Amino acid sequence: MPERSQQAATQSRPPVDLTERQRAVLRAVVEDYVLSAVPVGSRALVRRYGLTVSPATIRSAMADLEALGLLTHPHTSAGRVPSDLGYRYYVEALMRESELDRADTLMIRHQFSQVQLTSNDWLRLAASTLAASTRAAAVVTPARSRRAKFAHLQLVDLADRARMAVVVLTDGTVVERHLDPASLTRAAGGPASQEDLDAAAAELNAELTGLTAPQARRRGRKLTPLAAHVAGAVAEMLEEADGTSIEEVFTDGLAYVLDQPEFAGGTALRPVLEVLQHADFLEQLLPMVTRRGGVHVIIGRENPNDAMREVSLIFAPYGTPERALGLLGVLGPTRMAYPRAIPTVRFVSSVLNDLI
Amino acid sequence: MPERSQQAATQSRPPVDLTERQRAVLRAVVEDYVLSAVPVGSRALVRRYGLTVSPATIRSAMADLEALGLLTHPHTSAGRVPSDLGYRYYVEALMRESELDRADTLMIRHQFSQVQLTSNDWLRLAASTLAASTRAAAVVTPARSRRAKFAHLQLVDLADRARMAVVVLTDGTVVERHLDPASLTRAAGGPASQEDLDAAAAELNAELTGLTAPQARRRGRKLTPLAAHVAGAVAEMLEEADGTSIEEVFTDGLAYVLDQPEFAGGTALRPVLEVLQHADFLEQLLPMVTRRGGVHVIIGRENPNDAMREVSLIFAPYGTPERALGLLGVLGPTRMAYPRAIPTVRFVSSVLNDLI
DNA sequence: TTTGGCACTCTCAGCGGTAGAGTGCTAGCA
DNA sequence: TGCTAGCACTCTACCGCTGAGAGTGCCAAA
Repeated sequence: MPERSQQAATQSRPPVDLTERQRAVLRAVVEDYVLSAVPVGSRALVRRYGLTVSPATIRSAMADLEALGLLTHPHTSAGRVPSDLGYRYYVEALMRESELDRADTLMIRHQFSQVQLTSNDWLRLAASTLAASTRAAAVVTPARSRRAKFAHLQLVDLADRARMAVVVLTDGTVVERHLDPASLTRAAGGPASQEDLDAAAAELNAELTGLTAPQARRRGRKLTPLAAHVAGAVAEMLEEADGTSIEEVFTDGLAYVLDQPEFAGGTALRPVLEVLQHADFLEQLLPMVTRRGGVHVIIGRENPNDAMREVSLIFAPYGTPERALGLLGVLGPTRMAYPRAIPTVRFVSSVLNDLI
Repeated sequence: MPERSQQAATQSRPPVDLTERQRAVLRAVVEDYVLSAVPVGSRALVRRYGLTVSPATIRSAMADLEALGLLTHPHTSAGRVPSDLGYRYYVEALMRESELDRADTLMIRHQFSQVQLTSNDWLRLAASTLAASTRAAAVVTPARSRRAKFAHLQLVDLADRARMAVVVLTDGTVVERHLDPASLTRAAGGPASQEDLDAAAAELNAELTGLTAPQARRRGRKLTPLAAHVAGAVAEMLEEADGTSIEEVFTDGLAYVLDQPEFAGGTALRPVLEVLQHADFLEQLLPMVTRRGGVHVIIGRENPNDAMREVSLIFAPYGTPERALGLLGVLGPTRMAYPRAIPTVRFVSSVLNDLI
C-alpha cells in the first residue's frame, strides 16, 4: 500500500472558505467536466447529480464560485468550467482519492516482480504502467546519483583493438565509454598489453571503491601512469553521471493526450512533445522535487512555462538523495482525473523505491 | 562523402515509359506539391516553372499522367496531387538527389567526432541530426547483434549484498542484470564469498569468450556449480541481446511532422506515434533491410500497415550482420522532400557505420 | 433563502449565394 | 499531328444569415 501521509503539494493555498453547498457544486463541476470535457450548466448538474435544489440555486452558487475565481465562463451563455484555481482547491480540499483497486496494485507489483530486469527496463515498465493506469502521458527520467560513487571498473578489449571502460556505480548504474587507443599507448609508454590493463584495472578497483569524481581524480594521480590515465577517464564518467543533466527520458501514452479534445487542434501539443522528448524542462523540476519528497501537482498556469498553461503535471521523485534520484509522473490536460492519477503516481514511485 | 552506388529501393518498378514532357510535368507537380502542400493546377505550373507551353498543354499531359495512375485529383475542379505511384516514379527516375552541402556533411561529422560518447549517445545524436537535417521525424533503433557473442563478464557487488552481472558483448554492447541472491547461494552450496565470485567470473571469462548463447549454455554445464549457474544467466542475457525484439527507440523531430498540414487533424498522427514509441513495427522492417543494405523507401500505401497509408519511411540499416545491426531513418508525410531525405539517411548511416 | 419565470446572450449547424480556381472539351491554327 | 485559345462546367471555400438550443442573470414571489 502506498503511504498516504504525504499530502499533495500546496503551492498556493486557496484563500477561501466555502459553504457546504459551494463545495458540493465545485466538486460536481470538476468531476463532470473531467469526464465530459463540456462546460457544465446548472440544469445538467442537478439532473446528473440528483441534487435536491433547483437549477437557479446552483446558478447562484456558481456565480459565487466564479467571483472567487474558482470557475470560469468560456462565454456568456455557456456552462461553467473549473479554473486552475478551482482544480487546485479540488485537489487539496475536495478530492476523495480513489483507492487504487487491490487488483490494480497487485497487477502492477506483479509486473515489476515478474522478471529479472535491468534498471532501464524497470523505468520503461514504470512509464507504460503509469500511462496505462492514468490514461495520460507518462514520463520517467533515469535515476541519476546525486553523488556518483565508483563501485567497479572493467576494461574490455573489443574485436579490433578498441578498448572500452565499463564502470559500475554503487547504485547499480552502468556507464561505458570507449578509450582512445592513442592516448592509452602514450600513458603506458608503449602499446598496452592485456596484462598491463588488467593490472591497471585491479589497481583502480582496489583504490577507487566508494570514491566520488573529485576524490577519484585526486587519488588517481598517485597511481602508475596507465592507471592514472584511466582514473582520469573514470572521473570524467563519474562527473557525467552525477551531472544534473537528464538526456534520456522514458515516455509512454502520448496517444492518450492526443485523444483529448483540448489537444485536437494540434498546435497545443507542441509543448507536450518538447517536454517528453528533450527534458530540459524536467531538469527544472528536479530541485523542487528533491527538496520535498512526495507527490507534486502543477496545474496549468501554475507552471512558469507559459507553453504549458493547459497541461497539468503530477510527479514524484523516486530513490533517495543518498542513492539515486529520478523523476516520474504523468502529464495531461488540466482537465485530468486527479483522484486516480495522484495515487497512481504515488504508488508507482513507491514500487520503484522498493526496487532500487 | 556517402557512396552513391546503391540506388533507392525498387519495390514495384513503374511500368510506364513517359514522354519527356510528361516527365517534366510529373517532376514539377511533385516538387511543387512537396513545397506548398496545395494541389497544383496547370496555370500555376507554367507560371512557376517558366514552361514554354500553355496551361492547356499541361492539362493534357496531366490527364495522361492521371490515366497512368501517377497523379490524382482530390475533386473535379482541384489541382493535381501525386499518387503514391507518382512519388515512387519520381524517387526512382526523376529525382535529382540534392548533394548534401559540404557544410552539412562537415558539420555532422564534426558533431559525431567531437566527444567520446557512449554508443547510446551516438544513436541519440544520429536521431537529432536526421531530424534537424530532414525536418521530419527520425527514428534510430539500438544496434542488436544478430548473434551476440560474449566478450567479458564482471560480477559486481552493490551496497546491500545485491549482486549484479555486467556482460560486454564483442560489439561493445553492455548488458546488465541483477542476480537473485537466493539462487546464487543455492548454486554455491552456501553464501557466496567475493572470492568465490571472482573465481567464477575468471573461469567464465576464460571459457566463454566469443561464444554465442547456445554455446555458452552448453559450455557452462561443464563448469563448477557456481560458474555454471552464472553461465546460465549469461546465456539468457545473450539470448535477450540477440532476440530480434527492439524495446527502445531513439526518436527526435516529432514536432516537425506535427507541423505538417496533413497531420493537423490530429487523428492521422496516431500511427506515427505508435511507430515511434513502441517499435513492433520497426521489427518487421528489420529482415527486409537486412537482406539488402542501402536506403529503403516505403511510400504511403506501399506499406502493408494501413494506418501508415499517408506516411513515407526512408530508412537504412547500419552496422554489418557480423557485428551489430540497427535501423535508422526518417518518417514523414508522403509529401516529403525525398531528394534531401534520402542522401541524408544514407550519409548518417555511413557515419554510424564508420563509428561502430 | 430558495425558487420559478423570463428576457437575454451566445454558439452551433445549416443554408444559399458568390468568387475563384481549375478542369475537360472542342475547334482552330501551325 | 500537336499545340493553343476559348468556353462551359464543376467544385470548394467563404461569407452572412437564421433558427434552435443551451445557459445565464435577475427579479419577484414563496
